[in-house]
Order: sequence, then C-alpha cells, then structure tokens
Amino acid sequence: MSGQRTADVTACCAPVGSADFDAGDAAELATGFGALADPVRLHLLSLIAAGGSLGACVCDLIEPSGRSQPTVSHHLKILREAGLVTTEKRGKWAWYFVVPERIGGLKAALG
Amino acid sequence: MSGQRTADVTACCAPVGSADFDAGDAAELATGFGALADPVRLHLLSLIAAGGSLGACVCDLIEPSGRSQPTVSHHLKILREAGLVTTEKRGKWAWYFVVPERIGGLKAALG
DNA sequence: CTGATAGATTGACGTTCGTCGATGCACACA
DNA sequence: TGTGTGCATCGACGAACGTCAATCTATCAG
Repeated sequence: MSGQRTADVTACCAPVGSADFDAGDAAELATGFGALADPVRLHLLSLIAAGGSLGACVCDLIEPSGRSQPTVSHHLKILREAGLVTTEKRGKWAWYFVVPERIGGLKAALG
Repeated sequence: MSGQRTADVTACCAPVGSADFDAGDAAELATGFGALADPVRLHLLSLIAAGGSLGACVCDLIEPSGRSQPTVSHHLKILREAGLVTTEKRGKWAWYFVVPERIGGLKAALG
C-alpha cells in the first residue's frame, strides 16, 4: 500500500494496491470460467455431478440437454479440456465424472 | 435416485437422477461466469477488489491492464452488466466496487 | 463378416467477442 | 466562456463461439 487513497473528489490516482496477479494463472482461471459460461454446459455439468462418484453416461445427457449429439459432444470436450470433467470408455459407452479439485480451485479464486 | 446405475458394460442409460436445473438460473449463472471468462476482466476485478470497500478509480485500472482506455471501459461494462461490480461517479472520476453477494452467488453455484 | 449403435470429428454457417481509433459528453479549472 | 481531462459510446475488423448435418471410428449382436 503506497500512498493514501482518499475518496477526495479533487485527488485521484494513488496506486490502488499491488494486486498480485499472474497472467498465466489468469488465463487458466479464464479458461475454467469460460467453460462454465454457457447454460448448456452448466446443465451438462449438473447432470454429471448428479451422478456423484458414479458419473454419468453420455447417452443420458443428450436428450435432457435439448441439443444434437455432436453439439453435446462438443460441449463435453470443452468441459474436458478445461479440466472440469474426466471421461472413461466403458464398452460402447462413455462415462463422465466431475473433477472436484478443479471446481474447488475456481471457487477458491472467487475469494 | 431411481433405478440402478451399474457400471456394467452391457447395460446403460438408467436416468442419472433428476438434476434440478432451471434454464433461467442457468442463463444468469452463465452470464456471471462469462464475465469472469477473460484474463483482462479477472485482472480488473482483482484490482478493484484490492481496493476493498474503497473501490478503485478507473484511472488506476487502465495502465496495469495493458489495454486501451475504450477496451477497459468495455470490460468494465461487461462486469457491471453481469452484476459483479457497481460504479459511482465522483467529480471527474468513476469509481468501481465489487458486489460480494454476486461473487458469493457464483461460488455457491459451484457446490 | 455384417449390420447396428455410441460417441467423436469434420465442415460449414451465422453470431458473438475482444480490440482499437475516433468521437461524444460531463465535469473542472482558468 | 473556453479549454483540458476522465470516461463512455460508436464503428469497424478479425477471431472465437454455438450449432447442426454428415462422416468416421470403435464396439457389440447376430
């Protein structure tokens, strides 16, 4: 904290305090929040989270999302690349699971 | 939880559980997270938050953001419209403040 | 092997986003 | 009253996004 930061109308622009912000961290956080910045993806994540540790089968996600199969696959890929979910192939089907640590990391970034 | 959801390779698609998800809520959450989905806006928010209850003057945000004044103004507008910050005109200058309730709301949505 | 099915990938389309220069507006000071 | 300053808005541009139909790959059933 260097200098006074009064609310005086006649003074301005003392440094607001050194917000310790790393550009790399910011980019990673932005990617995470960006993955949450779509109602369809929030819905998918909610459906997957509802499955708990058992996760959710993609075949159960398509119809409730109200989107086409390729679109759902696209959104799942974004969630995957953001590290919010993981996937596992089981026979013909693909199962998705949330990554609580990543969710917690984003939560922590909010203060 | 209705029905079994085994990890059996030969069975699939028992309902994953009713994820109680409202489309309106999802859209609002998505807007909030979308406002956080950019490194520049995260930086701005961090600078504003660093000012605590005193907030931050726009004049202190432009240079550290590394963006032009119109671009900073644009990002502040997005943060404002997402409800993450409020603004107050003081003489010649504009001061911005975080809205902790809104941040908390997004945090709560993450579980 | 053949046919069917789950899900990822590709290609295309219109929309939205991030950015900046130019401009507009309100306020302060001489 | 006129001039400078802080910030918002506008207009334009390329990049990224959300969506779907079509296609491809891997697996299972017969």
